[in-house]
Amino acid sequence: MTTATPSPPLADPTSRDERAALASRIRLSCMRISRRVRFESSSTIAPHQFSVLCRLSDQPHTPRELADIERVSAPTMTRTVAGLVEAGWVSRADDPDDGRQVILSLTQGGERLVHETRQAREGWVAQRMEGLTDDEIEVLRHAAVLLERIANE
Amino acid sequence: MTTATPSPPLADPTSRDERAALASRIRLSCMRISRRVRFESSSTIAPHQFSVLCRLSDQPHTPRELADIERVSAPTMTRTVAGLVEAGWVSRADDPDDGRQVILSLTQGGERLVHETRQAREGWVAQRMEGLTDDEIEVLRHAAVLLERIANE
DNA sequence: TATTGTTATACTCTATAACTATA
DNA sequence: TATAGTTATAGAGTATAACAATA
Repeated sequence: MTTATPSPPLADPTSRDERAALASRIRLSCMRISRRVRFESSSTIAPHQFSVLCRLSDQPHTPRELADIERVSAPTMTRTVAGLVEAGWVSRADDPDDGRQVILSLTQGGERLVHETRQAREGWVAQRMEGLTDDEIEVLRHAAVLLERIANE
Repeated sequence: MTTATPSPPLADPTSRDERAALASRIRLSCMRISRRVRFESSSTIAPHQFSVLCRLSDQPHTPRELADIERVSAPTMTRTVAGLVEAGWVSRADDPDDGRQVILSLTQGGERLVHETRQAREGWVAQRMEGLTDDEIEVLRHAAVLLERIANE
């Protein structure tokens, strides 16, 4: 596309290879941070269970909705939800308008668990950011916008 | 620690809360990017299998070493390795010095799979970086160093 | 006796198929 | 007839316990 650009840029324009190398570094860092946060921010709860609790912390959902969101089958979600209810983190309520449906919400204990787990995870990153200078924090502040764009695009 | 600092800084010094909020954004972005890369960079292979292939792409290992590295039990690694051997991605060789041990290496097909999967994953990120300006790339270049520090600390 | 690797067995998460109740 | 949810059943990944071969 830019092949026909008349004046060649003077300051190093990031080449295709350089961008690819940078993409590789960004990906590796993100995956490693993600992995370490999951493994090292304790929380005894299983990943698929916690993921459901996070969805319910936004708003109540039916099992069908959760199954679609989490990309699992309905029977799998039935089982997952049963475990969360038994553990006291999720409560069930009949839908007043549709007798087939069930409405799932977080209990107080469930909300507390989500809050505490999120705090622990943020703490893991925050702790490793403590050694950074204000300039470096500024770099991360700008980078956060870009990472969010990449994550959500 | 810095409570006794005599002259209050004029330009915004990142407060504790601001750093915590930034840590939260960084964590969320990294976990979402990691998740999407795993889900959307196809590769039919299961995560635990691919993880083992990556270890073997660095150097050969015994099942015992792989079990320790991957934090799974020896029988689980026996099963995982059996699947990888059956799929033609890993080959077994007797250790000449210790009759109890087995040395596992990648086959050519295994190396190809690792290479292709890594390329697909990098491509996912690279594609979403295409819209960035050179200035934004520069921000990410600086941020990559910091993310790597956080990931490996 | 300790270590490597495997086999035996059981539990959990996952899926598809079949069933019940409601719309 | 279609949809929400559950139950029945099976396959894959995981673990612990028990075993064989080697150090």
